[in-house]
Amino acid sequence: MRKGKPRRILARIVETEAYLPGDAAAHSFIGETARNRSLFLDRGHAYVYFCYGMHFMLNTSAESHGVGAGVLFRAAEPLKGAEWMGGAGSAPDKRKIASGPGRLARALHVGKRLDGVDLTGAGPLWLAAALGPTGPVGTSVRIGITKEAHRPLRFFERGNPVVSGPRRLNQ
DNA sequence: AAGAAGATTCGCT
DNA sequence: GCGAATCTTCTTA
Repeated sequence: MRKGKPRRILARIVETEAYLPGDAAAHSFIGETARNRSLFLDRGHAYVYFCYGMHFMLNTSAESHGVGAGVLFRAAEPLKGAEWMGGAGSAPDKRKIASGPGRLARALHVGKRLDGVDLTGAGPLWLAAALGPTGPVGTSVRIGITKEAHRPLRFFERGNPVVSGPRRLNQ
């Protein structure tokens, strides 16, 4: 991931959640609306959602055009330019700066303007495969939802301290 | 037109 | 550990 504004910043995603077609917990479940239309774009487009009156959440669409599905980015490990990440002043701790979906969006300066942007090509935000090797991936139920709460659709890098959530889920 | 819910975080006890 | 902060979107009248 990178952003060109003040400087290029780079982070490695270490925690995600999947929201599938026909998944009652997914915003796309009710069908396409003005708010969730980005989830119905072809895979690789940003879906930015404003939640709890104070936080943005960054997702990528994950299916073919017309099918509603997405992946929520819940935590990322700062690799480069951490000092330019949003919130770096108040939370200089690399472990916390992009840990949790709200903090991740803040760190990457994600706002409504990025909603619908293609993440796979040139642009303000770029999503690509990991540069180096990845640790073992753990699985758990998703956090903070009430519907379909039992499905194991949260994925994280085991043992990575940047991963958010209660420790009992991170084993 | 009004009300409730929501993929969270932070500060205080 | 608990509750407030804060606002957009969708549902219901």
